[in-house]
Amino acid sequence: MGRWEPDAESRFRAAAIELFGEIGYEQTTVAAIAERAGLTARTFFRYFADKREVLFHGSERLQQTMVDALAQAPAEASTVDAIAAALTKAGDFFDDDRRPIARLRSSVIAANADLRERELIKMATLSAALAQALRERGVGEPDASLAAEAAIAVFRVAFAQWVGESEGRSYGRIVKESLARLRTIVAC
Amino acid sequence: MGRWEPDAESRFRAAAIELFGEIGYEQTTVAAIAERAGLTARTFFRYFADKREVLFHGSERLQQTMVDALAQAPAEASTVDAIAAALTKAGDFFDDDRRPIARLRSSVIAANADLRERELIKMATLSAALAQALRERGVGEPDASLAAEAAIAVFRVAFAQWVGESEGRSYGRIVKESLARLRTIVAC
DNA sequence: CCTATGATGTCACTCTGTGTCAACACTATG
DNA sequence: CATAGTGTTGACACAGAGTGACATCATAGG
Repeated sequence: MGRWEPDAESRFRAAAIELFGEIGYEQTTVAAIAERAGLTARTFFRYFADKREVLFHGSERLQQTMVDALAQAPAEASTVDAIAAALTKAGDFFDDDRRPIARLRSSVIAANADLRERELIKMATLSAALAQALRERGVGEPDASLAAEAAIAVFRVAFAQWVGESEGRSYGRIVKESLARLRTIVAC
Repeated sequence: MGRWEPDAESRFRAAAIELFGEIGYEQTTVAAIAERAGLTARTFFRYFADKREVLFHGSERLQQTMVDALAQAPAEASTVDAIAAALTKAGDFFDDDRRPIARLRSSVIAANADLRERELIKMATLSAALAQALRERGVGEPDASLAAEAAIAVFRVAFAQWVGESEGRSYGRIVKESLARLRTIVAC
């Protein structure tokens, strides 16, 4: 069903990340993003609820992917193993060739308070979804919420390291190592 | 140094919480808040960085109070005891006669995504400050960050319960009980 | 009484975000 | 090939958030 120039949404995203990198998030107007994308500001707001959201495109899909991986883990798998499956599956979103864009995106978010707020609520939403998925596996409270929070903590740490390392370990490897560290820390 | 009608800031806060309760956060304009406070919208933005901030007045003082309590805990006190001191000291902000206003404020925040975002970043900032205070007590990483996150978790749970109970336990009592629960959960 | 100072008001302005309707491209159907 | 239908986009008007610049006013202190 593609009409006109296709991929309006991805053109918006590309134009936005370019401009944010060039002149900063606050200095970039939605009109400027739209102009670079060959569209209008009104159309921008048909694709994104607000200006911040253009930087958080994959979050719903990432969440759904991790929830699915958690649900499809073997019934006899422990809570930690199910969490590990979800964290590993998230690696589908973090190919090594996307690392430069991820790094740029991270630096833009780090530089702006509004964007940090938005990222926090995305993480909180993801945590709540994972906790719900754990409860549906029969994990009780507060274990489910605690495990979900721990999963988010590992995710943040691993993602930050993956973004920070220029040509280092893959996301999958970092997640494995971070999980192992958490296990030794938590082990009584 | 009081001139004009005093307490402009607290009048803004009172007018805002009233209007938010009456017609909702989004339907309330800054101009309406200012009118009820007997001032102008321009002056509102001299007291508050943005419209959301009017609901988060005490956060810096709360944070400073908790950090101070943490720093002043006996040097021989354990990490958990220092955290407990900070959480207990926070009770100075939660007198039982402020409970109705706290409840109204909480319901306003819960009903609006932008306000939930702002609350999340306030909690994250508080967590970072507590972790820093713990490191200054000689607690290493990742213990300091983990303990700070646990403290925030207890704070949120305790505050939510205190707000929810009409004429129930005091904040101090709830914090004590929540901490005891966390201890039994974490105990190996 | 007079003046320095700080708090407030006024005005003009940019930008975000929304509602509404017209114009348009494409698809399907006859 | 014509035409109706569907969904996308543009154009316009608009309300509200937030800011900068400057005027105005109340008061403290001499």
